[in-house]
Amino acid sequence: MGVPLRDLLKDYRTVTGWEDLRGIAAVDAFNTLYQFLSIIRQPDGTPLVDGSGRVTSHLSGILFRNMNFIQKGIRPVYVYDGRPPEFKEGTIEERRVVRDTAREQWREALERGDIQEAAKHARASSRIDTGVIDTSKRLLRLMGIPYIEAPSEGEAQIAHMVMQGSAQYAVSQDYDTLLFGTPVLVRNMTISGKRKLHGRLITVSPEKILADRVFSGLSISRMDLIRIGILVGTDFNDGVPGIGPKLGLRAVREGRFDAIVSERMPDVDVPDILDFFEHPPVTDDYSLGWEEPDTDGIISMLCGEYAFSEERVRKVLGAEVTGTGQKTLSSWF
DNA sequence: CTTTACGA
DNA sequence: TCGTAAAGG
Repeated sequence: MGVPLRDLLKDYRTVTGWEDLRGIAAVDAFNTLYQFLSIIRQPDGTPLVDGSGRVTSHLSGILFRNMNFIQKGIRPVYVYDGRPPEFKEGTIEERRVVRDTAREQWREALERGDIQEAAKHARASSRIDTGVIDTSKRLLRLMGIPYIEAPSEGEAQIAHMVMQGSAQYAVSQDYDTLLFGTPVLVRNMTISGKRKLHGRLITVSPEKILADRVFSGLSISRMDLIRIGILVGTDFNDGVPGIGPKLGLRAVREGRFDAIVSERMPDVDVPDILDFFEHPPVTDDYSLGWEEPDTDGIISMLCGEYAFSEERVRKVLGAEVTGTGQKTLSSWF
């Protein structure tokens, strides 16, 4: 989900080449995992699974994407969500119901033989459980890629790391990191550059959003963007019906935020949410280090436990080690 | 999503 | 070589 500010920010996206993305990337782990789990599926919605039925879609995504990142000189650090704030409980429960419903609709569509409908519901039924979290961390560790646990929202921690200069940019498909204060957000960090949209195959490239350009272009402050987010809806509150990005921007510019909040959002703890976006729980208690991928360990895990093809795994790992030096991980040190 | 296979 | 379809687990 994420805060629906796409229409407001669409003029501030700039296509970026991979060369500009060299450096440390603070990646929203949950956002990435959800993407992999929902998209890496067969036409009828069945995810990749091993012989025991354990889902492996996320492992495939992590392996191939990160080997590509490494090759391009990108050093990713994955940031996992910690404990969500109290006021997120409603959203969490809402999403659980949506997932469970989708799972049932997936089954029903399959019985009808409606493949397209089945795939749609399958995607919506995706859930990041502890198995997904644990196996993703294990694979990242074997790949020599660091990950950290955020005290609360991963997106807040990512924004903090970019603000501190510990990372060059935030990676997420959602815009929430901008509310949390990241100076730079990069979306569409995808290698293949292709995506199905309305049945058509379109080209997608990494796009960069610079917070300062957004603020100066719209003549608003970061706090104003947070206020607009609250009016249109965030992970922590429902938006006001009838107020989208356009009206939200106008309302905040005209100083009507407080009035709308008191009139239309009587049950929302707006001061706490504002404060959470402005001063979220974050930590500086981490250290980042990248190491050479443990080829044997990765093969042992993916091929030995999760039925990956050893030929494919060796190939993607070998391409990295075989380089002439410039593209290898060791060239970072 | 990313890789791989395959026909133009 | 390129573009599209299918596979991967």
